[in-house]
Amino acid sequence: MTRGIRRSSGPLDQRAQAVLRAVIDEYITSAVPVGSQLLVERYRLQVSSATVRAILAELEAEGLLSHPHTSAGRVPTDAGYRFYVESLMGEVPLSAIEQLTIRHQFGQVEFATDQWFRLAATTLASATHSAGIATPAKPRAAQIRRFELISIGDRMASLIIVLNEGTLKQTLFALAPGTSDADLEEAVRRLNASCAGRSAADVAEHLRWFDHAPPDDAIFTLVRRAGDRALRLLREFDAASVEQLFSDGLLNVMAAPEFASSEKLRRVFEALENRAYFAELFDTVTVDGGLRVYIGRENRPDEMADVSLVLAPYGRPGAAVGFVGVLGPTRLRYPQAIGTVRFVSGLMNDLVDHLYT
Amino acid sequence: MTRGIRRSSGPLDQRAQAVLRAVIDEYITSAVPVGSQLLVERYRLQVSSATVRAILAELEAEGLLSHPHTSAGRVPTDAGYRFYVESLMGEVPLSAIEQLTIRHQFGQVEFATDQWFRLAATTLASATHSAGIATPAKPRAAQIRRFELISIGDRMASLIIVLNEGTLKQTLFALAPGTSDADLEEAVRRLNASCAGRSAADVAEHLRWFDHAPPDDAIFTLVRRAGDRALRLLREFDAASVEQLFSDGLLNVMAAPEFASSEKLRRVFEALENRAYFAELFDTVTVDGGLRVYIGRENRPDEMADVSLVLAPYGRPGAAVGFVGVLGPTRLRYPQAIGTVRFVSGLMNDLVDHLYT
DNA sequence: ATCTGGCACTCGCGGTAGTCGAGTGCCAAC
DNA sequence: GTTGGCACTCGACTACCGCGAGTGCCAGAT
Repeated sequence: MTRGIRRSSGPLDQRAQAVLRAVIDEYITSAVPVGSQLLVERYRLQVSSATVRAILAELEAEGLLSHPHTSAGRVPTDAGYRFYVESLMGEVPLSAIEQLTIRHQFGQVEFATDQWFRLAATTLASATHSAGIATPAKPRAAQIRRFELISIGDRMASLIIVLNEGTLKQTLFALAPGTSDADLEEAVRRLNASCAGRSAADVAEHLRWFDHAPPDDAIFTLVRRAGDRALRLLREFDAASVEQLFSDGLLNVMAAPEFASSEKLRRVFEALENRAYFAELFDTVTVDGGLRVYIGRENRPDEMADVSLVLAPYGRPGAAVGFVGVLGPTRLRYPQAIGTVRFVSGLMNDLVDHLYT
Repeated sequence: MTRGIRRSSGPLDQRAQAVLRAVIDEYITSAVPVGSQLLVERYRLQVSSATVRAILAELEAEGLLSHPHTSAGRVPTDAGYRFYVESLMGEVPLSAIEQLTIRHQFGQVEFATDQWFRLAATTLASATHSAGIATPAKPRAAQIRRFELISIGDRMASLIIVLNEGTLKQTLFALAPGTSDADLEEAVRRLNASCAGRSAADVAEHLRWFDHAPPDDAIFTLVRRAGDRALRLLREFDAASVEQLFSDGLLNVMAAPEFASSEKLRRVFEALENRAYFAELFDTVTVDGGLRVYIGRENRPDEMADVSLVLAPYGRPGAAVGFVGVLGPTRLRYPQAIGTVRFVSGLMNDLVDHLYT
């Protein structure tokens, strides 16, 4: 996990760690390179600034801090943040009052499953003053409860698939001329008879049976075509989890001084628009299931080099999994961000759990 | 419509109009204040730069152009753009090849009604190199086709409302302990018996009848509670058209030089996040139904002072209406933007029409 | 051995001054 | 009414300079 940081000399002594922590705490709030003088004054270190300078030099040699230029203060490196997150900082849980507020907001949409993840993103954004991101919980293997076919006008129908947990999928469907409502009903009856209660993969198998139906039987044709369309829809559904990635509060990130130039900002936006990286992340996070932090260049796409990501899965590993997280400058308030993400992912967990018990 | 522009002297003569047009054409592509010299060289005006200067001064007096400072070139005012849009420019239709590409893309999602408006926004963004915005077509008065109640676990159910054109609404629903599937079926049967085929308002009326049911009858209670929830959902549905406003390609707007400062940009983002203004616009656009252009300060919220909006409704006036549009700097390529919006709104019209015939 | 005070050095930042040139407005002549 | 000429304006760019925060190093104190 520590990705080859700290290759030289012995472990940092207590004092060096305290200084590192002070530097990062300070930089996170001020966004200004921090110097030895200020550290001594503000953090009650019981040594002189000269000593602190020596320690800073040491930390820099370790690759935990860096220097914008000779006569400037120190700035944490990605490795520095990494060490901070893993060993130095204390996670700050959300305050009781904030927890209450958030619970209340979720109470408002308790029954609107499709709103949960949006609210999660919004909540995370406003609680951390960064961008919040979230995806809906996607069932691992969709199971079909039932089909419905509803006519619209003369030549169209709406094909509805009811999945487990009451999730719905819907698509339009062109009808052959002269198809009656009775035909539709009969087609649905057969479709349900052979597919209801099965998984998508199973359904694919069972529908193959209809392929050999006599081509002149209108109802069989209808069933087959509906089945084909349903399968296509289910395949899309499988692929489309990241597609629904919802983000909120990007404005908060824009406000950070490091993004004033608007060029870096654009790159971040591009990364967010191109979901590929997130798709990849989600895959890896699922594996061991905990909250994860990705700092600056640890994110492989260059566009993400200046931001950090705190990401946590929620849901039931075997059944349905989604993600919530926070995205902000590498100079993120990690203790709060992590505490908040942990809280919200827990909340989402409870909501999903409720669906399965 | 011309909003009190041009209060002084007579109408602009041909030559002045040609110059105005040249200035705006030039400024739209270069984003740099344009001077008399350049106009003469690049636009083959058959007069000297001194003459052009006189004309420019005249146009400025009319309020159509302005001067960043004494020794700079001219920049169009909002009024100037307005005149340009209404009298000067030629609308540029989308090229045949682009039309084909777009049609093809829409063909891909022909049956996924809920994707249409997103694709519209994306298409508009990439075709105009600005931001594209779109809302789904919202039925004026939702009509209920049918209810469904599906149990999830022991204590939850999913309540589904099928609306006209196959639109779906879904919500969770907590069950009283011991409710059997048979109870659910019976409740749905009664619900459908009294409500199917009615409008939301009608349904509200009919459900009142259940209020006087004996409180100890489990099924009646179930029906009443389901009905209440359905009504709440329908009310939300009525309010939630702008809520689904989808935008794409904001990156394109970010790239414009006038937004390099990132401060103006933030304000635009804020305006987009706060949907109030759009809600208002949509109301007024519906009334007379054509494509409309809103230039700079013509948009009342200050945040929108630096951007223009090209907006067009689509759908069937009596039945379902949505919006598509383009948002960019006031220095928008109006001829192309308007042509593109017109094309896409036409396309969306056809799609919706297909649903109703 | 380690810490400390002192000191020379570095270098970005902010302000001032000077130059350049695109563009203007005006005017006298055509 | 149009044109060439001309003085003028003013932002953009460059160069320069002084300030000061911050560093690294060293010799002496603890």
